[in-house]
Amino acid sequence: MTSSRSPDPSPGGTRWLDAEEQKAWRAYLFGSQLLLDRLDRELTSATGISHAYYEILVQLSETPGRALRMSELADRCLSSRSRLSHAVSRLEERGWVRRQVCPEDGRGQLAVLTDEGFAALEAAAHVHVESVRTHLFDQLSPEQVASIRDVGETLLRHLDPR
Amino acid sequence: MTSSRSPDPSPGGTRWLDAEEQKAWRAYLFGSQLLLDRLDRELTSATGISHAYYEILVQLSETPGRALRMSELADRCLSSRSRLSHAVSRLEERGWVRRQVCPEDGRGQLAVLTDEGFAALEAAAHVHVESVRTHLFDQLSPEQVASIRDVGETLLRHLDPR
DNA sequence: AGAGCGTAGTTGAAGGCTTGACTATTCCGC
DNA sequence: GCGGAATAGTCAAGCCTTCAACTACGCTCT
Repeated sequence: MTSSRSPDPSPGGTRWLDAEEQKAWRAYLFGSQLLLDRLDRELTSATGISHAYYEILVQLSETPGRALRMSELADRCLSSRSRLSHAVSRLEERGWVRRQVCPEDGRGQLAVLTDEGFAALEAAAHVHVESVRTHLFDQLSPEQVASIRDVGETLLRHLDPR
Repeated sequence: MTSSRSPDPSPGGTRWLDAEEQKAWRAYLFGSQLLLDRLDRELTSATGISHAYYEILVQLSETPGRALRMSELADRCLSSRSRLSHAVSRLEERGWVRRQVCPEDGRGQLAVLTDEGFAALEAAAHVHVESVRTHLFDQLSPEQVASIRDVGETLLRHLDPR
């Protein structure tokens, strides 16, 4: 019910979506859900690493020293502190990440990527990148690629103005 | 690690993303995650209905008779059968949906939207549509709206060719 | 009619995520 | 330095999702 009623003229009333807006919204919503779902499934079934965990490993691997404060890591992964804390515990059990007290701030913890973690990431990256190419870039024209970037950046500025 | 190495020339090797592709992919990924997250939070905190439940109610409300077979409903909501079955049970507890044996096929069940369910949906729709407008349509130009529809439909054709 | 197979849907256990409370540490103004 | 506010991170309870049985029904071939 992003509804089929006519636009509400009264100020303060809900600004309903017209038929074209609804089609755009539905296509965007279902398209991205389906894509994200598919990528997550392919990665998980091939490597045992969910996309959320993959993202954590990626962020660590791209940082000099392969270490980040827990909250910095949470921010970069669009994750809550609590969720990240749980996830790092599980990655620790697998031997891919190690916790370490932060030298500069005794309150803080560093999550450090281990060599095993880096190796696991490297293996997973092949699978994941291939999926992204198959299901996204192979489907889109250069103009479409430019526009998803443009829209993505627009939404980021609005929703996550660092 | 959608990585910074150079494109792999060997056939059969992973077709890595170049820098531009990575930026597009990251922007798309983070932008849609942030948007979907935000919409879900606003809807849930204002109405107690998660976006997943909202989708179920919408699909039922848009069907003549406000009733659908469980598997048809699952497909339309991009949900697994099991997940939908659990969700419908919870919606039943709230009195918003009712199960009914399917007349034509004794194996089947119909999920039927109750009047209370329809009323709850109507209330939630105001909140949700306002969020979608604020965080999506108010941010995008008409060209950008056209392109999210175009990309969405392209991905749908590839990932969900009914 | 009945055996066998496929389809529809449910269930329960296991594990992940969210919320909110809690501990520990640091920062800041006096 | 010292007391209070702020920050970092963890933990427990409850809900949601997934996976793998499992039940029930219908269809077809004999």
